[in-house]
Amino acid sequence: MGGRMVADYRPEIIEPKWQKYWEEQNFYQTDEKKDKRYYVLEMFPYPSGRLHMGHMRVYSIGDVLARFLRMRGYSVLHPMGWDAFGLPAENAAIERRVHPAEWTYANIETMKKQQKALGISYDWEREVATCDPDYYKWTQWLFLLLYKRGLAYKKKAAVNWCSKCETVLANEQVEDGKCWRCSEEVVIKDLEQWFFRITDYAERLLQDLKLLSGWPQRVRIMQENWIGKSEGAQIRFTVQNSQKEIPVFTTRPDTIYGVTYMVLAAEHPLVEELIAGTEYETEVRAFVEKTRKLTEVTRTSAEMEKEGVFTGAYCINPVNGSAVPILVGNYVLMSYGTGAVMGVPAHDERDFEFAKKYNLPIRVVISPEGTELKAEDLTEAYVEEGVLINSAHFDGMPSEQAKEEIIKYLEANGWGKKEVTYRLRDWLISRQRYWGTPIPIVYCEKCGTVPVPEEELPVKLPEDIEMKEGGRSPLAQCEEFLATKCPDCGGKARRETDTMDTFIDSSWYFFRYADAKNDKAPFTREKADAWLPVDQYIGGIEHAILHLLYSRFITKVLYDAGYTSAVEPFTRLLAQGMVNKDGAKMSKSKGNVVSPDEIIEKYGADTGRVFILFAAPPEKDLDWSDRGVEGSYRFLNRVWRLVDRYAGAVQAKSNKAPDGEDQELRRAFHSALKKVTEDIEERFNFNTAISAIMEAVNAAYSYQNIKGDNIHPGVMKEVLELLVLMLAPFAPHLGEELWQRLGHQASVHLQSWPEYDEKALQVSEVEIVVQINGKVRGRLHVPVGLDKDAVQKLVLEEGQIARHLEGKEIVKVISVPDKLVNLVVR
RNA sequence: GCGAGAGUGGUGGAACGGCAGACACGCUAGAUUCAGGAUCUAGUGGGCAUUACGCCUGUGGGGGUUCAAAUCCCCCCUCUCGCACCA
Repeated sequence: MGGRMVADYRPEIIEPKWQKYWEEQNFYQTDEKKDKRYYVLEMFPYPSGRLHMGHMRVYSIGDVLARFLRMRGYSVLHPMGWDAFGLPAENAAIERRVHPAEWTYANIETMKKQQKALGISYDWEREVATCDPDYYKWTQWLFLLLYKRGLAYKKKAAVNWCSKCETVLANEQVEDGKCWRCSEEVVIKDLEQWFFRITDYAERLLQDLKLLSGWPQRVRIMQENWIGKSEGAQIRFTVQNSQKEIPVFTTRPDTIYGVTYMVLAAEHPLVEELIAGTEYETEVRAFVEKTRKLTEVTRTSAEMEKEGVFTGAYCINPVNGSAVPILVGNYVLMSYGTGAVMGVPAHDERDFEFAKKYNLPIRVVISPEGTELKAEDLTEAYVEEGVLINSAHFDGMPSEQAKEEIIKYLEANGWGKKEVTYRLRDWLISRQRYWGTPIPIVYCEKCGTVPVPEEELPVKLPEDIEMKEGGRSPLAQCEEFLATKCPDCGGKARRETDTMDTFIDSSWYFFRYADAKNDKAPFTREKADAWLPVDQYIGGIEHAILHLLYSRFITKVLYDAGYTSAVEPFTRLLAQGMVNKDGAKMSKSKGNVVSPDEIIEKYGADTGRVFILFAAPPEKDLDWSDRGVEGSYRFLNRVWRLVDRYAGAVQAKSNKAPDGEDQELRRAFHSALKKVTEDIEERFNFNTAISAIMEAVNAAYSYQNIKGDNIHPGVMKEVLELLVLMLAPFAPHLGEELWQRLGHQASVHLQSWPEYDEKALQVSEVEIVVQINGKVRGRLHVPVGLDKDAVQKLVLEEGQIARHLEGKEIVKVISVPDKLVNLVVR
């Protein structure tokens, strides 16, 4: 460096400096003036304590996008908030004897500080916290909206209970039979609970997945599977010597003539009626007892041995009048279809296994075209399509057609009807917890269940409560909260003590950001329509079903009620990958945790951001590498030194015409700009965008080695400015600092994203690859745009090539202009 | 079992059907330095050569399409994720 005094890159100084500047200027306040608008949203975090690398990754991705789009001339909404209700706050309260609110708000403070230290460009004026009464007032409003629309109801049902969390859980929150939060084995309890009627929206939630072309396919498929639509028929069998009917759901009405038995779920209400007072009573009851004790997991696992027991009763197949035995089986679920299954062993694997075990008859009614299967020859069920046999007047009909025809036949005779069922269940939203949004309902001795009127919202959580381990929800023990007056008659009433599932809080927060300070309404339609739907949503794949499905549902309810014109909440979804270390998830027990704090402290936020974006494409898992971080730090240092060296020199005036090296330098930066622009805009490939900037910087170093101080000031100025502008969304603090050092007053983040100069990209000469029979045998430098024949002539003159052609005959010549010539020889 | 995605150097990862391995890490050598670190320069898939910027080989395995395949098609293997007695 020739004794020059070099100012070092000192992120620990420049980062706080610019963060302070942004804060004081309220720099990232949303500009609502422009017509071009873009809503970038990262999933808001649960305030668990401190940020982890997953947070750092998702915010870095969102921030690059937000900053880039602002430079592209968009008004960008980029808010942040807190999914602040939830069980950990209550656990902390018990363990550390602090109020959940205190714990939560302290965490929010910490994490907010960390986000600011990362230099993320949030509009903090729109910050929301779901535990804030100003927010949950509107969550309660939302509940009332659903209640009014008949979408919130209370019923007694067999529900999932986590005894560790001491609350019920929605189906979506049971993973592999365990609680999604604490992994405790879930048990089934019969309880009176509040539900949201999400099943009313099953078909729309399914159909509108088609609108979500901006979502990863796997997320759409997961939702599709979760909704689990299946089409078929409901068919009613009549119990022999009785008026009682057993409706069954089947997707294979074409196999109706193959029914040889009937199986009921252990919970089926008819079971008791059928056996009462019969010789089968004891045995069946024992079986039912045994089955009901099993958890849902064991019962629904495919390895579970199928068992059943005969009830002594028979029912009549409506199409042929044949009587078939009724059994109770452990593989039939009360929660799906009608809780009863018609047994067609010849054409269903499970039925086949069951029939073999209990020696039930097997009747073949579908055969592959041209053959006739025999029941005694079957070693497994024939589940394919085929042609009907042994099916009265449907014989000979293809099974696909028979599905339709048999449904018509059933309908015509009043035996059944076409039916569609879904796997999706209604959303159980009651939680027996304190730290959540209270359900705004009171129970009046006279009037019964009464919704709290809107003007009385919010129903506030009592602050003065005692958190105890075990036992019932604190709300149920808080007389001050419980006792109230009936809004209708003014008489004595008691409040609902359940709070809402926190997934309700997060199913509408993206609307609130559009109008965060509104105290008259959750948001106005005008403001919502100005921003919603979210253009780009970014978050972890773990929410593929839960949060994303609930949000879609609530958005549709709001749409139906006229509060928004958005049919779907999130136009594009980026499911970012995990951050691992040494091939494993970071965890305290493995001792492989790297925290954002230590990275900021050691290298600065810009380095951390650049590394996390450079190490892998955003949707893929990323393996954290301490060495890699150092590489990113080195890169930013290289940028710093380059700008530092020439920041003064570029201010000089010069009329010198750019020479070849100057032009080459311009070409390197403009082609990097082109690539960076495309990579951010079209593909979110931040890793290759950064590598393109690195290449340009490498080119600048080569230029420096050749030219030293004898640079072209105009060209150097141009490329350094391009460099800083391109880097600014990735490394915003460094961007500001260097932009200022290049002599600019206004912030780099207020600049327009540069346009690349097409002319700078042009080259006069190109390298042409010469292949012989597809193998590279040489290269040739030719003027750009040289025509085929001329290129071919040059190729044949080339010594290296001629050598390979000796004694061979050229059969064919393939030419790709300015790129390649392939000689096919024999 | 079903569905989706992925398999490329020592490592993270690049490659509109057209030079495989950009960029980075690591490593090697050199420069600088008292030394180390930092920095700069050069090299770095494997093999054979080193008279040659020469040859062979190479993107999980096997076939195919094509002048040309990591990329398209078929079969198989492995891994990850999701679903899983859904009638």
